[in-house]
Amino acid sequence: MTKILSDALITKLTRSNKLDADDIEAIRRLPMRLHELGPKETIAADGTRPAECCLLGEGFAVRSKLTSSGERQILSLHIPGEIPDLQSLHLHVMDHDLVALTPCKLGFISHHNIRQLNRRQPNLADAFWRETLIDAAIFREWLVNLGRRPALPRLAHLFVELYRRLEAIGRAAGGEFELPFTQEQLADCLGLSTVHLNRVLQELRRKGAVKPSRQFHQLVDLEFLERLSGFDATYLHLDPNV
Amino acid sequence: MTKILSDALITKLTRSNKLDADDIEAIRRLPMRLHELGPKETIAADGTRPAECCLLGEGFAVRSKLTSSGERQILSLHIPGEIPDLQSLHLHVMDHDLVALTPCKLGFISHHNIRQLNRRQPNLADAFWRETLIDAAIFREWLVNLGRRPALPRLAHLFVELYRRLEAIGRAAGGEFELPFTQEQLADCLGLSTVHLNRVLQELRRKGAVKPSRQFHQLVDLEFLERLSGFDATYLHLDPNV
DNA sequence: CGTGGATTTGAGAGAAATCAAATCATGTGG
DNA sequence: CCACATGATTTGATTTCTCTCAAATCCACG
Repeated sequence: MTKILSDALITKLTRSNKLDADDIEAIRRLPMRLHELGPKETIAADGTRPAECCLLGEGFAVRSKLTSSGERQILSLHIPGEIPDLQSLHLHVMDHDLVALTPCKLGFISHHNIRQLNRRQPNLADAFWRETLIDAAIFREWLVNLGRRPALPRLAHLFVELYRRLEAIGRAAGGEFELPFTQEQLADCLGLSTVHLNRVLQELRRKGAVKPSRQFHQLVDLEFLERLSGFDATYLHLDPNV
Repeated sequence: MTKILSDALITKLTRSNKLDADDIEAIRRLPMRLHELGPKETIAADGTRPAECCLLGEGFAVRSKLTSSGERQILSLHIPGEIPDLQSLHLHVMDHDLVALTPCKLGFISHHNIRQLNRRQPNLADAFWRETLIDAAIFREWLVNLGRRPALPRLAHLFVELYRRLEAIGRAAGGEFELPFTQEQLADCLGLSTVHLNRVLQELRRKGAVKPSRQFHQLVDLEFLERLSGFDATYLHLDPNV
């Protein structure tokens, strides 16, 4: 039942970490509480103290934060195989929201069990640690994106990042990938208004960098977008040696 | 000789982690190569593969990244007791620069020794992991700052954050703290132009939120700045229980 | 003193936000 | 199968914020 979950995790972890058979076996034995959530449902709320982490097996999730004036900033996008609130293992109070974007299959794993696993298999603990560090590396690149790139390359950069990450877990190829976001959500990722995001998106379409395709799928001219945004994939640390 | 370094680390770690006597003793015994660097000198360069981490014992450092068009975004500010490149333990290639901002006393600690320490004292490993997670929590708040706050509250937020962090290690009190940044560097933290930063800073002064004081020291009206920026300190996770 | 970096000022251009309305989908119930 | 409601996208007009460029001033330091 939870095979779909552990498989997603293993796919993700083995892509950017060196794991041995023991580690993988230990993951398979990790107890998980399977749970399904629909779009906009909150997985873990700002200010709460979760006792579990949440493995995303299927679907998309986002982490976001509200300003005191009620505006939303999306902090990160999460794809299958990730544990978006792994930080709650050591940061006990949530400092942001974790929300399902699409219908999600989730596996809740108790902090206790993860801690135990980490003590028994330090190699796996290092892999989890590394995952949280890659998470942070992506935050850094997003800081550059928000701070120093104009709207057009900013959006281009986001598209390329998402493509490369999905590609790494075998969910994107040939410049095509799933993009189940409304324009409002994209705007919230990029610190832009919806109206402006819409115009920028149109400009990418006009330039042929983004082609119309079936709903919530994006077909993009990767090379063009990479050039436009100055994309350098180092920060994704997809290679265990990087 | 390296006492100043380990002391700084212990002050910082014990502020937001629960360490026992063993852990502290182990830190004191950690071999460090003492090194001093001047302003603008690079500690660890983008694209390189460091074999050591760098403990900041005295001074200020920043992490930053250049866009393809040559603009700089500062990603984080670092104060004594922090290990700004701790991520290099598991992310082998630097995806940004680490640079001294003021004259710095640094302690270089080999990855090998840290790994060994982590295996022997899992409690300490967790503390280090937690430090990198707090680092990431600050990135998240900066994303909100860059994406959703106008220039005035954005600068206000930065001032409050820096104050609160310095206060936590006993280096700020009474609304006064060390601020050894040029306006250009502040602008690079906030994704603003120098000219605009200057005008915004003047506005804070006009409002009485920032008072003129001796060079590179800032005297601020904390309550005013917190209200202006909607500051909520949760994300700093200064309390080990948070 | 003079020099170079940092800060400040002014003027003008450009990017993005806001406001308001129209259009387009999509899904529902009659 | 159509009328309608709802949410998403698009368009237009205008305002606001921030950047750029260029020059002036300030200041620390040799």
